[in-house]
Amino acid sequence: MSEPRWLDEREARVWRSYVGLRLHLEAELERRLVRDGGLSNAEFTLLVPLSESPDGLLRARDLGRMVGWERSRISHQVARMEKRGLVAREECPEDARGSMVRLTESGREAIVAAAPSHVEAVRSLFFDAIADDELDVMAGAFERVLDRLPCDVG
Amino acid sequence: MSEPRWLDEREARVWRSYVGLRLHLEAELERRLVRDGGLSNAEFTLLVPLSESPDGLLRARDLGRMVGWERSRISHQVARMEKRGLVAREECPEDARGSMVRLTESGREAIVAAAPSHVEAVRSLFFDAIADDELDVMAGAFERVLDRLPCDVG
DNA sequence: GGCGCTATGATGATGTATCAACAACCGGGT
DNA sequence: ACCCGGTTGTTGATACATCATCATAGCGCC
Repeated sequence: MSEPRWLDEREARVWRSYVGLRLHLEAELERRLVRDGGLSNAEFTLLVPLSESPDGLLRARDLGRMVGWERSRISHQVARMEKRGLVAREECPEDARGSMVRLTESGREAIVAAAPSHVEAVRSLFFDAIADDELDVMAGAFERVLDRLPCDVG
Repeated sequence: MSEPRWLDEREARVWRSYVGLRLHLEAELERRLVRDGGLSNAEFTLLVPLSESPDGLLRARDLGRMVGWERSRISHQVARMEKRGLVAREECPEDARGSMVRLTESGREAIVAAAPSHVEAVRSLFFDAIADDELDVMAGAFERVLDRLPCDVG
């Protein structure tokens, strides 16, 4: 491997702040989610598409695609959430390999209770610090990075 | 809790792309780090300040502050890395509570081998997709978010 | 010295993420 | 009917992150 193209000062500044953001913003959002709604970030992530689905019912495969997770991750997380009573697993009628995930009443209550304060946290921690004309710059840049990723899902 | 200030369409676009970035970019960077250098992201994070320190020696407390980690996280991670032979723990001469972390020869070889391809990955996956005039916008925005975080470390 | 208070690390429990291996099933071709 | 490659989901191993708890050590104060 020959000498890499090192980061210059401006790039290093962006990278440092991005890494810090990833570290501290996510940690703080997760803390508030747990504190205000009793849900972890992973639980919240799965409950959102389930709650927006008819009958709160989704096939595990589709749920995985919606949130961009692999099979194993879905399986483990659903197992934990089933133990907590947030979702229930059922057999899939059309495909015997499949597995359906159903939102329980308890799960629906949890997401309804947690969503508002989570949105409020995202707004107050992130968007309240971002100027209007920076929004489109960031969205464009992020999307361009995502599009160039190898095993991209979108 | 009253109705929150929901995200409008532009904000939702930013948030979606940011979450996707965090998910996929970090995963891909980690995969390459493991593949090209045999180091995890957590290991790399600790090895960088150690390798830049005189004698590759740092007190656990200071190492934690440099990377923005809590005591427990440092302790667990150093324990794993000690088992792998990347670092060694020693007693702290000035403060009997303390614990010193020393980079081993094997650890130094690992970081020297891994750093160039990691920088190259960060550049090709992230910075090559970012325009020059977007750098300062992003750094400014990220730093503003970080400064407003409650339990901020910088 | 003795007493609190904080700082520092270690540890175990739990939750989360990834990987490899596995089992069961679908579809198509023969 | 049969095999075969690909899909789907589960499971166990390992690594990582956070929390609560604990033990010890410094530090100031009486």
